[in-house]
Amino acid sequence: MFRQVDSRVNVPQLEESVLRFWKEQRIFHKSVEARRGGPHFAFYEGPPSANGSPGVHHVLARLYKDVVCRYRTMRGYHVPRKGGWDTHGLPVELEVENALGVTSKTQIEEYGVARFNEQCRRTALKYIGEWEAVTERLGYWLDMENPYVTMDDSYIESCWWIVKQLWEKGLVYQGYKVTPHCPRCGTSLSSHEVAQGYEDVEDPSVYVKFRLEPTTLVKRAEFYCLGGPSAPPAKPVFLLAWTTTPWTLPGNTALAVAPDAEYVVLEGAQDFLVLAAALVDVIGFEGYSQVALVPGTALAGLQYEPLFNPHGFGVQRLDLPTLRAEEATDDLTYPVIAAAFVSLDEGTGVVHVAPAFGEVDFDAGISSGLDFVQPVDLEGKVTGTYPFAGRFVKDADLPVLEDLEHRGLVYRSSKIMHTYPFCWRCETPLLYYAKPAWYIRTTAVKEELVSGNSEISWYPGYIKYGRFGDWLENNVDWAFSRERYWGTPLNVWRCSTCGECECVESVDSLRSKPRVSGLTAPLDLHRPWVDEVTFDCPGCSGVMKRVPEVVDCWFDSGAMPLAQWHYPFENQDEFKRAFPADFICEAVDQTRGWFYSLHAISTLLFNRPCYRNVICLGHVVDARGEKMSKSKGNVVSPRAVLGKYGADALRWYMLVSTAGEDTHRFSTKILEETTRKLLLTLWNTYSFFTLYANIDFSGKAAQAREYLLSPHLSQGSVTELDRWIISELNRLVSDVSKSMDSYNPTAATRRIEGFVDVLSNWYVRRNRRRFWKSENDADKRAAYATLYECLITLSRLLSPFAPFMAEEIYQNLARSVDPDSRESVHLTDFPIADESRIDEGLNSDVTLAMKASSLGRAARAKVGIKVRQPLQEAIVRVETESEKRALQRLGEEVVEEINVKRLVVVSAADKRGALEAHQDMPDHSVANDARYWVAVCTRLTPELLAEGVSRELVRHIQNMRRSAGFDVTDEIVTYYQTDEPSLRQVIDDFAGFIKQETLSHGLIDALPPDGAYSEKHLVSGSQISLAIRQMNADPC
RNA sequence: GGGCCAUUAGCUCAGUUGGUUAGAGCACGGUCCUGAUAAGACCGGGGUCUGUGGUUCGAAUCCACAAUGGCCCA
Repeated sequence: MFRQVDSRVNVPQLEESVLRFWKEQRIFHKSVEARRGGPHFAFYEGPPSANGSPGVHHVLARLYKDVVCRYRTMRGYHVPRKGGWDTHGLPVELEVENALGVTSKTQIEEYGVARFNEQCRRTALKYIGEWEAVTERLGYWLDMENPYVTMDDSYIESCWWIVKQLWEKGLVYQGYKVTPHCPRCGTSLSSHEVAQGYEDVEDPSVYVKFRLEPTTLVKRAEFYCLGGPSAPPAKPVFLLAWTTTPWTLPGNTALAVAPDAEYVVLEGAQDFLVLAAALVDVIGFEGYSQVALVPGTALAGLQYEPLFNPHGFGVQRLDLPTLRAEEATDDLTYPVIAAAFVSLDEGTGVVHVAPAFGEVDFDAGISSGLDFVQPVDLEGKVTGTYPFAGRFVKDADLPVLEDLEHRGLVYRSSKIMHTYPFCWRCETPLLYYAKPAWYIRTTAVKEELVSGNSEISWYPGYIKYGRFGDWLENNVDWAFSRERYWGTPLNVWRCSTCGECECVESVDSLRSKPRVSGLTAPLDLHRPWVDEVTFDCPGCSGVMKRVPEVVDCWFDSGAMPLAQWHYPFENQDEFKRAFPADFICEAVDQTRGWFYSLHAISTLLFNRPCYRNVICLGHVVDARGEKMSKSKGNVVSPRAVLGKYGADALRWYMLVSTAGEDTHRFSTKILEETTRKLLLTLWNTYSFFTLYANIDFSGKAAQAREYLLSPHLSQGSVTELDRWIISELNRLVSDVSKSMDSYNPTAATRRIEGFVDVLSNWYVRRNRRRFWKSENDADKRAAYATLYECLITLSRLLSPFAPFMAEEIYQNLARSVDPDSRESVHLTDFPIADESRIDEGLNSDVTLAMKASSLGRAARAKVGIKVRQPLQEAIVRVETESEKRALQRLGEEVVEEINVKRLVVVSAADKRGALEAHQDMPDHSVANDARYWVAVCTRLTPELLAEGVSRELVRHIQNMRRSAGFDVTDEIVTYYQTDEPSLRQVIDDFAGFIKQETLSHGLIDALPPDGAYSEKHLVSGSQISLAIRQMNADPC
């Protein structure tokens, strides 16, 4: 009939065989194809980068993706799941740099970009085998046979097409981006890398004097006191600014003041000094006295003389934001500007601004139209003809200071300890350096980004107008170029003669350019090959060459809705069918990563969002709440966990233990606990069913089909508990569907766990006898049909969450009996609740019976009377009449559960005397909670005691059967010997009961024969020897 | 420095729109039950619901501030 199910199970081994079944029968493929023609549910796989091992933190997102896609499939949707791999970017380059032992761009170019990129290509998918293995073992159904790969030429070509669209709309431009730059490695660092390299160091702390241009002062009434209404001040007036990086001073093009702050003018013997009033005492000024107090707004708009006029040192002065070179002039002045970023916590309240050397400075340069002066090259060396030209910037600090001191422009100079970033690889101090970069003008569609977001459903909802919404509100243009090697090459060609730029949209278009050369066969769109492609400039006689940058790999991944299909060059229908996505899911760090790049590209191209529902998951940390990292050695290997506990255990644990958006603490201890709670309980219920079904239906397949597959047997059952568990089952189905429709697997799995608990610990516990009794009547058939329906429905309900165990149960229980069953549980439909079978009244009635039983057991426990000892009566007091009727109806369950002869139910409305009279009786024990009371009568009559003894004997014999290793169906003969007449009397009186309960044919007062299993016991204070032997062991 | 999230028993977590005595599982001690269950039931110890203010007849829940931790950005 059914395959025998051991109550102990080797889960990993079981799962391996399920995996083989899926693979051999191509169940995943069938599950997708079977729904072709149904409504389309578009899913986008956010591509992981396979250049590192998958960790258990990667498992979380893959699990959620799988659960939602499996659920939708079973709800009739066609859900293709195309895999994808992210292959470009700095992490891959760094891995190769490490392998080659190189650390700078110069070294890479010496090694050769062609060889370097070849290594990158190989490294990008280094761990793909491991990723595929973990993905498969986890049960994440994903098409990994036809994945999109961001380094494929077809993928790159789609990216090109997108850039071209934006280019045509005028949304691509070249500007400057300030990045942390390592002058030794010749490369920018990501913020993550910068964060690794902060150190405390000693740097100069210098107060520098900037001379205000006298004629601008004359026009301001606030400064008349320094000279007169029409005369310039008698002594030079200086703004005092503070810096720890004197080498940046040649790049100074403005001074910033706080408009709301008060500034003082101090008069000394030789000069006037201006600084924030709040900082005068902090710094200390001997020989100076205050002569005026002016608001910051009075300083804004003044002009001052540069410390170093760039034109005097052979350095260009550019205009912001146009970056056009300015004319050389001897009487150059720079402006004082008002700015919000000026702090009065340190310094002088006057901030030196060098747009070439800081993001804040650069932004101020853009917004205030400052000059841009860059006197330092990418190797960190001072350019031009300064006295300190050619030096590394940090080595220029001292000569710069000496130069200024010589000119009387330093008020004070000392040293300070502060935190400064260094390159994590080579410990070179980082420079914040404005570099040319290509931008996408996302700010042009900011309103569309925001309004598009309003159409997206976020799970959890607070991300929508929180982290993501804020990010959109504060949108800045996307600096999407990188001065690197391994990435999608930026498809812009520039004329080396006239500087005209052209964006190329495709390979064909490139091929058709006038006098194109350098195209290789086979084609490789990566550097350096693509760099060699040149063609004639359409505007002049020059040659068009590709610009050196590659594209930010976030652009790659954000392009996947199009590029995974090589749209628009191929697969137009596939693209349209899967756009926009119904569902995506990644961890919360993607709000500014993939979630944004998808949204930005889609909005720029189509002015609409490209995903409708997005689950945003929390991170996985270790059991102590610390981030998993290789250096801490606390990274959990998914393969180890999967091998030891199995995929269902890992899946269930991750789903049930923590809500998706919360930080997941990973603890194998809790994982084990969770496994026991759900999977083992379910397994034992399943094992119980097969045990008895095999006894009853052995060799009777037709009968099994008739009994198990006839819904009317469970529907028409007169047994309250059958109706109840079916009612609970349908309510469960309804609740789980609702949770899954709102993308909440945690709520769904917690709900299932609750059901499995009551199924096992109330339904099966209360109905055991119906399965093992010998009569083959309607009552037994209803019990089988009911439990069978529960298990089959559970297997379908569980299949998105615990797909392996669901498959095992389904294969064994459904496939073996039901000729109409599907080949796999994953090809079935998700259960739909039959609302007509939900009886909420019955549900709460049974809950009440459980409550009464629980209180009854508590009342017994108070006086230490074993449940095995029958008692005369229990009195339950409930609140309402309907509760009273409910308990009267379900009284039999309570009576058996707490082992009393009679149950009396009273309600609050009944004459209270009845209860209180009992309470006053000394032979009652009472337990209560806020709403209910249960009193049990503790008076033990000789009859009750005798019955208790008989049950004690039964229990001993049952335990012996098990110890002796007998089958539950084995018939036996029982022998006993005792000197106690009262025990003999009980055995005589209850012989029928004892024989029936223990399947004993004989109950013999004699020495057992050789080979019988025997034990001595103390029953009711007296010694008794018991022995049992199997009937069929004796060939009589 | 800014933003978001979290903080409830030793541990992991529930706790709907504010409303009886704040719950569950694990762990611990005790008792019991068992013809599916290495399971289960009952009792017990264990809580200033992170803190401080405020709103309210009433706050774990709403508001403000703070602390700690995590994440994202500067």
